[in-house]
Amino acid sequence: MKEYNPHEIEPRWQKVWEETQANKVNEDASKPKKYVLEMFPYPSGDIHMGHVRNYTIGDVIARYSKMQGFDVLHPMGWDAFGLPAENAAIKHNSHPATWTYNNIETQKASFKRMGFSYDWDRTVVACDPEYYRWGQWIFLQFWKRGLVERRNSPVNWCPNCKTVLANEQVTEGECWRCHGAVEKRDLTQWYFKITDYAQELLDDLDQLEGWPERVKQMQANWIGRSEGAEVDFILCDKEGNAPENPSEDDIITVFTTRADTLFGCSFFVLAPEYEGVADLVAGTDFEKDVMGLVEASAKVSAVERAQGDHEKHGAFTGRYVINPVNGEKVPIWVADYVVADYGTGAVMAVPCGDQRDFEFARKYDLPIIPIILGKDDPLFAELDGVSDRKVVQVDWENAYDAEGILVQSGKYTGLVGGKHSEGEAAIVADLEASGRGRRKVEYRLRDWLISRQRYWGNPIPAIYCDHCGLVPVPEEDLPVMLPKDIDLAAGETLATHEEFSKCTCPKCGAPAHRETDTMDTFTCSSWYYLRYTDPHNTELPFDPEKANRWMPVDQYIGGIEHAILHLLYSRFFTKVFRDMGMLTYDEPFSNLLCQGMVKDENGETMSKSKGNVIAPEDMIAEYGADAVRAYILFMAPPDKDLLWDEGGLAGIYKFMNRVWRIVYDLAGQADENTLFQKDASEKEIEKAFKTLVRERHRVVGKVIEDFDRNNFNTAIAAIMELANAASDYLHKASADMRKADATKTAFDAELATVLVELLAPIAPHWAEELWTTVLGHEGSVHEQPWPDFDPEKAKDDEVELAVQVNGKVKARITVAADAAEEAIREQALEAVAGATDGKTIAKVIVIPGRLVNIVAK
RNA sequence: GCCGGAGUGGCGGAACGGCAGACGCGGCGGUCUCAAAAACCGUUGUCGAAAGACGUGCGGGUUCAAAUCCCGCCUCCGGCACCA
Repeated sequence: MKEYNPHEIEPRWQKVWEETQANKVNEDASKPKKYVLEMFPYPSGDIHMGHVRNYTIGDVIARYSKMQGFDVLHPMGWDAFGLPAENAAIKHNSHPATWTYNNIETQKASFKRMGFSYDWDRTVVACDPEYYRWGQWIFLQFWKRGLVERRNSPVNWCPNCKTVLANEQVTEGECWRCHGAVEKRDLTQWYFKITDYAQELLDDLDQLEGWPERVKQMQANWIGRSEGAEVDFILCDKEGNAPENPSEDDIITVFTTRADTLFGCSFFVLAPEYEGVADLVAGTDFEKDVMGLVEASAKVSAVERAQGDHEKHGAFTGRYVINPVNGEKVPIWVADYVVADYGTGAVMAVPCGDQRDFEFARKYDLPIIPIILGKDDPLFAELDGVSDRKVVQVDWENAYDAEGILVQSGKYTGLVGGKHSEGEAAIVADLEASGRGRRKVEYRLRDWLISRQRYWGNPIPAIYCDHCGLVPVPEEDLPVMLPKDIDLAAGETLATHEEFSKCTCPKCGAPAHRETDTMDTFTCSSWYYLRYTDPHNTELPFDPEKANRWMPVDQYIGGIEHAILHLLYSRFFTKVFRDMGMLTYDEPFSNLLCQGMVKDENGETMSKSKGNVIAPEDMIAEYGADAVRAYILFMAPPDKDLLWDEGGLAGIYKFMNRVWRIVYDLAGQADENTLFQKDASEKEIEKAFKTLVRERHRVVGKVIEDFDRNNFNTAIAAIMELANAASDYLHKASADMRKADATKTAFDAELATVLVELLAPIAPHWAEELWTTVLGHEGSVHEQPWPDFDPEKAKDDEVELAVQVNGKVKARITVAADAAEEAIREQALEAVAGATDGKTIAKVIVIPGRLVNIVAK
């Protein structure tokens, strides 16, 4: 017998697979397709255990699917544009491309050492002009469809990364990449109008049955749909008089979900960034205070805003608006607790029903008028049914924001108030009738800011011409090539790179200059899965026919950190391609698996600074790739965090060795006494054999069930049970004894085959070696059909049942598998006669194959 | 604050409402060995000598039967957050 030596067999088989193009995609239309995809990596150095986990899961699914008879697409590529490459280039005085391509080679070599079954002919590298030209093409199509906008607005600016960021890339006021504090700036930038798809992106979450609930929830929260109404307030002049014939300029509109509380509006608030604040107070006594507040709040960083204690600051403008429901004059304040870019940036304040307004009213001593009360409120008896204003101040601790009864609310008094209440509906209906309000749905989702002031990205294909204005680069001129000669260390940028920025206007031919911003790297990752379906196309980003055959991705695997970012953007791109007629699907990823993190033995995240990183290469060097793969699948369900435990890895390595010896023994090639220990009695041998045959069928069924639900840990546990049954049998029955019995000889061969096939997706090199060298089969194990099983043979002819008395197990009985209920009942009653002595049997519940419960009193 | 998810032996984790703890790690005892490693066998929830009792975060409930379903809490993890 040859010892199991992963270091010898793994490189050997990797070479063979490469030579035989074992992982090439077949494009065999006679088979059902399966697209298995793992999120492509960013090439920052070598791979870590998180990658190993992510890609092992994908590889097992891909290999298993292939054996199940699917035509499998399982590609890999690199998300290769981005800031780390640029930073590394500046640090080492080299070029981002050098760093990027070196890392790609390193990672690719590691992937091959892990035995991942990618078709390398389909590799997509995002910084390759053959790829990014299509990113530019897509940009132009979006532009044609009105989905591209260049506009000025307050944006997130990361001073550290020296670029703007999308909303999705700011977490608690920090940059997603460098974790530095983000600032607000007013800049003109490029946007993709993802908000045009807000409703559909929300609605179609329902289609995604194969997605984790938490990811769908996160996206729904991010989109943040809110139903309410816009209400128009009329602005009084500086003397406080309402205009007789108000024009559009005299209207300030608010968005509210609580129009039912309009009668409790005791002040009105504008965000400091609200356009026109300066005009409101220009030349008045209030100008100084108000503009001071505006300046002060502009200085507050996004981090402070996000993490601060939310102390509210405000200033009165000296101006008033008219409340449309009761004609009341309401003072206008400017306050930093109003979000400028949500709704209209102006809100009606109802301190009795909104905690923020309440706190503000307390601080600045503004009226808190009770207009909605719970029935158990002490004030309710006094105000129930009172429609005119009677009480104008309360001494509550907090606002009342639950459902209640409207009081002091004119004709609406007595109606139920609250979100989506009858009171709200009645008031909005009247506002609509009088033209002072309208139904409105707001979203938290903002348009996607896609321009970046960085070099290492995909150039935005746009030209500025003094005569023609903003002009798209004609499609035939694509790609706009990123210039190679750039001295980043010396501070050169695309904007200062004259050769790049200078051009002629495609419309009029006059001298013009290019846009020098590049696109967010997330634009690259929003469609790479489509390029894989047709990676060498030179006419289009992909052939719709090919994409429609392979799409949607049947199983997508990646980290939870993309729950919003990449997964939302990709859904958006897919919907646009569908509307362009290039895709027939609404959603790109049918099933999503978010793998848990790999942590150290204390549950801490692995990081270089903590010095607790386990390098995949070290583990491969010690135990081989197959053991690492099996270990990572076995130690935890895929969506849970995995705590690294080398003892567990050693255990799996032991298991691989054990099955290795079992297969040798079953193949009749074991050394003397490898497993065999003693001739057991014929009865014992027959029993062990019967059990083993049963296990062979049961376990194959169980592994299929588990693989189909991505329960790799229990699938491996089941294979271990089969190995245990085989081991028990082989200890008892000698090779000679088995050879003398044709049934047993045949079963030995069958079992060896099944064991190797079951483990093939998990330990591909191990399986291939045993398949060819030991079992002597032709071809690759990975080309074999998945083993079959007979559920009938998985059943025992006798079963043990637990016998309970009042739910407590008191005895066990063995009955024939097909025993009649009446017979089981009798046997059970007899078995627990002692425990039921002197009691009345009230009921006997027989659950065939499981237990008997006797209710005795 | 709002929205998700999770709490099971010493540890990782199993359990269509039906024998809690599969499988593995670790521990203990043994076989082999001069010895050790490897390999193999047995054992291992807690208390108890045993019979037995108790056990799935806490408190209730439904059920013949609850880790699982319902109600009310606690703790931890994740997301969002001054979004009107």
